Amino acid sequence: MQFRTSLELGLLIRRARRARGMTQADLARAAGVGRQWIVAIEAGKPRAELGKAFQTLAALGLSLSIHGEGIPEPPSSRVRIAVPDIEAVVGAHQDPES
Amino acid sequence: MQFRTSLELGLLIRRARRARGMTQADLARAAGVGRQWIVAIEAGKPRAELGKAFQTLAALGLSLSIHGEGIPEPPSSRVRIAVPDIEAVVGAHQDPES
DNA sequence: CATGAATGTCGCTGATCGCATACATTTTAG
DNA sequence: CTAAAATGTATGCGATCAGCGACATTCATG
Repeated sequence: MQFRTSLELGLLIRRARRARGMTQADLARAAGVGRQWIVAIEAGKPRAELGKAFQTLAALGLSLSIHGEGIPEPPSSRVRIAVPDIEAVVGAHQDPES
Repeated sequence: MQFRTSLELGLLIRRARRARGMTQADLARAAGVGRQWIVAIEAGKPRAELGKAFQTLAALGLSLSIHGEGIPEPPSSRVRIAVPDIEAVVGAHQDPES
């Protein structure tokens, strides 16, 4: 699921927390932050600390991925495909006299 | 590409920035932050503001995605598949007398 | 309805932020 | 090698953070 703002991130964290039956206090303890901080991040606070956000995602077992120009692609989309040598194929089917 | 720490995020931002031939000052201007902040985030500063990180990713045209328990999956992996009614199939092939 | 849990808000505090500017160091070109 | 550009670092500043404890409010559940 894609997202681009702290507000969206907050909603996703809340969803994941509830899906695990955790309370804000539970998550706060698991992530090593104050309960108040969880309240803030779930509300989409944009000036929250980046590091604590990572801790929180880790505590929820969530993983982030990023993609775009200049970002390495995952191996699965880099599978090598045998590319036929067009000239050779054409040559093999050509009239020997042409 | 997956990542879980601010350090990794910093390296990815630097890579993307360079892939675009931008200088730290360029990116800072584009993202609406101070150049000093770019220096810090690229170095992996964990206490940086979340919101500015989003601005920076946006300025680079990068997109984030998250996944795990409780996070909605993209439509492509939610394709509906017709599930046969096993009982009906079995019934249709049963000996009428059984 | 009543009670306890979960959640949101407030004020306080020391600590840190991010910006600006200036300077030091490293990298890139010619 | 040298000069310029890019990058990293230091200081000073006002602004904000995050945690804490205490409440206020909302949600569950019997």
